Amino acid sequence: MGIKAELNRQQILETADGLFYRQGYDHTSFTDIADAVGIARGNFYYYFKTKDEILSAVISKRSENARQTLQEWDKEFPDARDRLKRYIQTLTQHKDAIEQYGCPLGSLCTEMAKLQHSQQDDANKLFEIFRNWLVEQFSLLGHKNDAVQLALHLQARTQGVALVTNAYRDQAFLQNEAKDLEDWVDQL
Amino acid sequence: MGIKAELNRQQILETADGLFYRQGYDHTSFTDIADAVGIARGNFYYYFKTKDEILSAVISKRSENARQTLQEWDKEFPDARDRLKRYIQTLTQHKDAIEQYGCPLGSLCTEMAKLQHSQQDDANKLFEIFRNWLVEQFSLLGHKNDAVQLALHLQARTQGVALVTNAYRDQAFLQNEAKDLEDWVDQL
DNA sequence: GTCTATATACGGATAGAC
DNA sequence: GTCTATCCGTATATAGAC
Repeated sequence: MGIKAELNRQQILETADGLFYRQGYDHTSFTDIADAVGIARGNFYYYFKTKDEILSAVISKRSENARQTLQEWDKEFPDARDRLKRYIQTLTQHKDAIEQYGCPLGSLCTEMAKLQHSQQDDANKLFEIFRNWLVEQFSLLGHKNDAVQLALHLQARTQGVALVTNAYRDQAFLQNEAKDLEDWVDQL
Repeated sequence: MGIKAELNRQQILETADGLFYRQGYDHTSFTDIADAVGIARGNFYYYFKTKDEILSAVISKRSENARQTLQEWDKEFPDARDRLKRYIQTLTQHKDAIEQYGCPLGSLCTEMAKLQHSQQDDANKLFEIFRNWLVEQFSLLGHKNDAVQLALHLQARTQGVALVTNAYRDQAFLQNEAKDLEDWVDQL
């Protein structure tokens, strides 16, 4: 594959990723993606043979990004408590997008479940990357026995905040809950 | 409208409601509903002229059901604390459905947001029925100043639990969180 | 690598016989 | 009230010229 093809492939992936997030996977057509990228619909199939293939590539890309982000946090914050706080701050960091479109991970998992899509498990594994990392952090803080429970709890809290913020278009609520969660981490 | 028409209309509504919940609104076709009810696709339009009209009727029906349920809880439980616990027990009550399909309200609001659907506000109002009722209960418990905040908090927690339970197919987590929430209500 | 043209299926929606 | 037949738009996907 040439350098130009690789560039276009990446561009298609990024565009598709954004559209899947904002419009949902099922509701996004090839035409939507092609128009946004600026290539012809027909040329599309040179890069991806099926829509599922694009989804697969998008999920892979998101997984890579997730792993890289978590690795960076590991390097940046020596204290597990600070890492957990950084995780929570993702909410405030993306508050505008969350208000409009919810959480990209959570809404994808929800949609895959409804569609009974074959890549439902792949989407959930993306979710698990964060969960496993959270388990690690809680373990480091001495919560050996209930690390999994705490990780799931935090993940559920953030998902709930994202969903409610999106439904009510209420950023103030997001800010309040983010603060509560940071306090909760402090008091662990 | 005759008695037979009214019966069929109700049957279509209930079937559509269930399919919208399990498959999502956008992903459910007239064919799906017609097949499930057992009537011809063409006959469908005798009852509902557009797909949006079915959605509108489904949301209205869900609203009525919600108001009725909350009214029953008000009668059954004189103590606001018991009412809040009953609300939380909805999670365990519907644990099988939540595991498979998530929360019918939350997932509908999420989908309406992605589709930028004209009835997004109507779906959110359904969400608000519960929020306003929760505000009332927290107010009755003496939390005049932070009743809204507490109501949103509880709603977000339940939504987060439903989403995560659905993604991980983990009923044990749902049970744990439901217990934690009941304890939280006790300690208010 | 990129384009146009097109095959094919399915979606919502309508018309009209019965 | 119920059915069949059909219109029309859009979706995925393919073929093949350039």
